[in-house]
Amino acid sequence: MPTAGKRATIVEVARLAGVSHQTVSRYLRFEGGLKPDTMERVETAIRQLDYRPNLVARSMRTRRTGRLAIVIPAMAFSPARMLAGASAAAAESGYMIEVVSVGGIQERTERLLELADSGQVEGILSLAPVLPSSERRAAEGVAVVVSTDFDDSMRSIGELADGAPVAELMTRLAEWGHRRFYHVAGAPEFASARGRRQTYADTIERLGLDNVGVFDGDWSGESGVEAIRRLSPDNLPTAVIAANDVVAAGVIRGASERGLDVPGDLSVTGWDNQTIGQFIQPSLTTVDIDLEGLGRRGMCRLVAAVRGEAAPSWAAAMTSVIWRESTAAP
Amino acid sequence: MPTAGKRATIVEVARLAGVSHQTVSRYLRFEGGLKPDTMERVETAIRQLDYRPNLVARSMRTRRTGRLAIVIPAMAFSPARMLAGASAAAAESGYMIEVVSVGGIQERTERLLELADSGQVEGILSLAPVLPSSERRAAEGVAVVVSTDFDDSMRSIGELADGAPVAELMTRLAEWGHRRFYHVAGAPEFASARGRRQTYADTIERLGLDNVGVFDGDWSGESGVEAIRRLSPDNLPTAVIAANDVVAAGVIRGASERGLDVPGDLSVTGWDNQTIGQFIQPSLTTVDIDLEGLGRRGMCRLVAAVRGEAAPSWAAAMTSVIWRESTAAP
DNA sequence: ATCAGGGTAGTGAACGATCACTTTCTTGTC
DNA sequence: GACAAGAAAGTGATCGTTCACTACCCTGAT
Repeated sequence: MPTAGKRATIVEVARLAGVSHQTVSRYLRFEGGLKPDTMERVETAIRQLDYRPNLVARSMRTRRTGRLAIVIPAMAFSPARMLAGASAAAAESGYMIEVVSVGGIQERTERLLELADSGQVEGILSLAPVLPSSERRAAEGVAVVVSTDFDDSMRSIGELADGAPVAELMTRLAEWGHRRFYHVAGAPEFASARGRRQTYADTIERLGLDNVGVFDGDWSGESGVEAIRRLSPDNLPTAVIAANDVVAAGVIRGASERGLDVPGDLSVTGWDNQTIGQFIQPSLTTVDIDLEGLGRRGMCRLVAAVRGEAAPSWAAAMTSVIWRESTAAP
Repeated sequence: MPTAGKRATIVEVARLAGVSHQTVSRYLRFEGGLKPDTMERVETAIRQLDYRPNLVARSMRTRRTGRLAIVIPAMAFSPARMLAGASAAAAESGYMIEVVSVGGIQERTERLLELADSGQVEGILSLAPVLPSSERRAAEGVAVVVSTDFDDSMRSIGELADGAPVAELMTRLAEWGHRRFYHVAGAPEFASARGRRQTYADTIERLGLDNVGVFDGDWSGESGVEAIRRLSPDNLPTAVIAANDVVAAGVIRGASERGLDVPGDLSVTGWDNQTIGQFIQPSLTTVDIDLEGLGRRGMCRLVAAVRGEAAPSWAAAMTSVIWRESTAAP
């Protein structure tokens, strides 16, 4: 039985099977062209010694590590689910994942470059914005895919930056009779926040609605409360598009501070479809994002890049609006 | 200047510096005992060639990979923040982190064993429960630390399993005059859920309170709603200890379905201090957990285990109760 | 001048796999 | 039976480090 202390090597397997180490290597890499008889002998030897290839040695020779890295932002909540998707996709493609979580964009970019240089990974998927300078390195053999945002040179557009659901929300609300809109934006360094803000402005224009204003928020609940406090009483909106669910909750709280009923006086929409939003009162109209799917997409893009294949394309939408109690006709 | 195509090796550095490769190796490993003159020559050569040690080759020889793995549950929300803490701690100790995210406990355990066997990592930190059978492998050279839960043989007690704040919540509520308590528990495979439940029962006993019942929930908001629906009208509690914030939100919704006011008729407490809980109405009394700190602790335990040092111990509490609007005197 | 002994540096062999060749075995055809 | 050609298996080098020795160099005491 397997000696617990030390792993068997390919040579020992070969000796036991009465073949050369190269034959075992061939067997391991499914090269085919082995006689059934030999194959079986190797197989038994492997099982008998509980042999597993030493991946370090293998990757030393092949110069491929079979490992990718994911860079996630330190605080946002989305990454957990995106990570899950990305991680699963990587595993399916036979890669291991390394996760690096870093706070500031500056630090993050540095860490990313360091990682790219280390030769430890074949590709890097960043779920958080990085400085455009990092692209320089992409040529040097390590693929880099930045997923959540588009980098400032507009090379690739991240799916999260898609503000389209804002238009969907506003269109429906306008159909219900809403005319006076207000937007509480997220932190502007996020392309997703910029995208939503842009779509908001475009939709106001396109549908000929009244823009009560855009509040420069920072994704926080406080910014939602504050946004409502700031409103002058003679210029109140009937609908608020909040940057995310937490902000929306802040908006609702701010509204009740001022004696405004949601959705009676004010319709409020969030973004992210946080679990809890379904249970609070009023339950939150929100935009559901397929975060696992996004993570998976990003990872598939990366794997394709690493393997030099064409980037896959998807048709399916990754977002859908969920209508709940926080929105109604004005 | 560095040829972008290929990394320089230690031998090339040695040639350029006019020394042997071994001398360069010594320099790299801070062995000391080099003449200042030699040292400088090596240094310049390294800089000139933009040399970096090939970590794969190194770990092949040393048989140490400098890498740890973290296993996280597929869905829970806590891991993101715990991961951040753990990841930072690992980086500080000079380790890289591999993340594996798996759903079921069965699959997770399998994946963990596979990982332990692969020789790719020196240690594994699991932030999710695994089957006790995985312990078998710990002896084989790969350290395994399970953090969120304690394993069923009670070897190590995870910090999240600490139900003490339940006692704190109940004691205060009792001081305010609450007598009739109700508990909506989390999924029983989590030691944290079992811990809270146990502490609930103990505290009922200790303070001589009325236990209206314990509802077998599953961490979901629905289970909170359902828990309240199930209550018979002539046996209503005045305080509900919910397993987490989402459950608490469900409980509040269920209460309002039955015309019960929170906190007027019913005090409700959550757990996790989700950001949004501060803004919903009523804002949620909850237990704040230092998840980053927990992740960090787990990782430090793992690093200590890998290095064969004694496990570090901490004194500081990792949880604190935050009192908000959802609780009041009955 | 010799020798001991510490401080420096060099040499060649691992580590465990794959790669590029070479060799041996089969098979089919004339 | 001889031969060619393809299939199957073997041989030795190689990837870039570190490890375990060995060799050299200097200094100071005998």
